[in-house]
Amino acid sequence: MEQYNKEQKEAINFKGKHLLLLAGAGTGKTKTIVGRAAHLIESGVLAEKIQILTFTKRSASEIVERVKAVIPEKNAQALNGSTFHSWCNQLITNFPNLFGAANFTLIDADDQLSLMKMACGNKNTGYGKVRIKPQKILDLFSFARNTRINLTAAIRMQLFKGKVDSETDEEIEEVRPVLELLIREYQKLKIEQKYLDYDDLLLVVGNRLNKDEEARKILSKAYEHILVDEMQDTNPLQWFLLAPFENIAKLFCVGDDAQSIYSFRGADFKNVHSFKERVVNSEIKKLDKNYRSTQEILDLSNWLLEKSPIIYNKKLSSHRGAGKKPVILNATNQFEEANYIAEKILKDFRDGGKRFSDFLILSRSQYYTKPLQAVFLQKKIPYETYGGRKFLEAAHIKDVVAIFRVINNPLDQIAWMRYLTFVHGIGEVRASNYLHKILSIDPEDITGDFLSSIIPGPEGEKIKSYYDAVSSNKHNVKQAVSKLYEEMEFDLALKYPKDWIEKRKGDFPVLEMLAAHYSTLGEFITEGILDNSTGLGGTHMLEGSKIKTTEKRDHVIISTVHSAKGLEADVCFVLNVSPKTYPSSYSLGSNEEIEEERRVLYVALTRAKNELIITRTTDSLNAYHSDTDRVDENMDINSAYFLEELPENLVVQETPQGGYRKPRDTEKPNNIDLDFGFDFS
DNA sequence: AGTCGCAATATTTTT
DNA sequence: TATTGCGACT
Repeated sequence: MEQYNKEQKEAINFKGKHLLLLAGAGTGKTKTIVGRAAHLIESGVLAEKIQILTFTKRSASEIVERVKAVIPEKNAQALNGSTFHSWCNQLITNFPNLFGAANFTLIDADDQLSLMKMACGNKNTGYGKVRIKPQKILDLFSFARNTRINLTAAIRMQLFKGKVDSETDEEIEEVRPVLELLIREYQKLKIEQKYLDYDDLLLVVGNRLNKDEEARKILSKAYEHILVDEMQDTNPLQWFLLAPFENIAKLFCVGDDAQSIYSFRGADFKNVHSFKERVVNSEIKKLDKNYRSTQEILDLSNWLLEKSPIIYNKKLSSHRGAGKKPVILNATNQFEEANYIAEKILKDFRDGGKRFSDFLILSRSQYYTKPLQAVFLQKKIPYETYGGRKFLEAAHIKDVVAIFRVINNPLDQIAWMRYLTFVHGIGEVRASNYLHKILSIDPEDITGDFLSSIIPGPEGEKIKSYYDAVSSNKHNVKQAVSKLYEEMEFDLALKYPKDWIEKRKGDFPVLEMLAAHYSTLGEFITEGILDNSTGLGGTHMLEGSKIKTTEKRDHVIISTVHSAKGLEADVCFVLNVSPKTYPSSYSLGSNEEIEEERRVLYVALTRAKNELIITRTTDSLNAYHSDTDRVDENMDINSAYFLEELPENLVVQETPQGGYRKPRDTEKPNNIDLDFGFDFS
């Protein structure tokens, strides 16, 4: 049975309408949400009328599992926990007549980019006039929709650093019409091919609920309580979605302004401060006893926050008392850093009685963990990465899924192109010719035979065999995967000669396993895109959703800070806390950006329970960075470095001893004239 | 003309 | 690691 303190109990038993619970790091935030859900169910609320909204599927399922562990499982069976996006997707599917988008195909970031490239490539959109990359246009458009601002304002924010002057206004007016055309084209392509992107999920539901009384009535019967985790990272679009529920359900929101790290997605932690004005009939409560970390770790975290110009009014004090001082490891390069970490883990594992799962390694970026992963592989330390490429985003998986997609939605041109060009001998040009023919007939008449009739030779036969493998097993998704894989295996191996056996082949049994949990092709495709799990490093598992782990192998977790929300570990390494990384040199535009970087570091530091080891390198891959992106040339990067004025008594400094050192050349190129020993005289 | 294979290159953060 | 560009091959 879980034990709760007084503040936690008050929140759990809250009797008013809406509540915002401000809960600092390690104060039992998740535990309290679990307690709240369990309390509601025990006091008679039907589990299916409670919706838990979280940031990742992982935390959603963790909460649901924990609730089930606390109360009799049958009462909690129908409890639903999901991300905002996945929830909207469920609503769209479950209420097809309400939202009118039930049979659309959800597209991922790659597909969005392909589509935007198509939009830019299409004639008379005037793309040539703006030298803005398609990805940048997508980011801008998404930012605008997530913050609910207009195009002009979004251009000002994203392309002109928010500057307000007549010169900027003129420049904005120059690009705005072109961007408008391109975005309209992008939207048109989406509708034509029945696609929804991530933002559409929220908008389709939000728009309908906000303007349709009838829709609100229907949903008011479905939900009584909405529990929102990580409230500080919700953006205006998510608020827009929640607003209609203010009158039809009770909101229980939990967050911490000091942990807001998603402003690039439109989140604004100040929303947390204005909660009471915004939501009528609401109250605010606080949790501030930290149960996670020792005081030394909190002292450092508190210090970091106090150095901020923003007042967070937060000083965590440890319920557990004193422990070890945080360590700063000064390594010269990334390999030394990686080796130090590997050796420490192995030593603690052998002599200290620790398990691998007692370690958590946090990085500002995915990219930076590559050398570490190499060292772990070499030293045979089992690990998993959080925050990498999604399983279903891997190229070889997308190849296979493309056939599912066209059968599920024959208008899906991106999938058709991938499908057709997968076959050896068919390139982009021939594929788009075939596609033209395919789209010109009634979707009902598309069959394997039709495909082989328009595509001559063995290529056509191959295309047909793939098509038939899936279409003849439409109602047995698992069977469809295994039949299709049988047909494709040879060509897949051919396409990925370098890493087929070692890396890719093993993904297909996993895909099959995953498929077994879905009864329709559409569900299979969509859920896969919504599920943010990685397939790197061995134990494949799609957490959160349907697939349970095959076997829970003890492993170290390597995560980006952004994906580490809610995680904690006995020993925590924070990688490369060097200038140009904390804050990131990409974020030197404004004070707001720098302060967000500070919060990123704060989130990282507060994950540690007993040991916090901060590493930094004097010479890392990130240490040299082109100055071209820098906005303010005069800004001295070191002046912004968060650990610059770190009081000595808060940490212990260390350097790796007798450790591995990668053979090194001189630090910088010397402009040596190459000498081939040839006399040209 | 269309497709393939090699080499170079550049990587914040996520649903 | 995935994408892009270029030269070569059918």
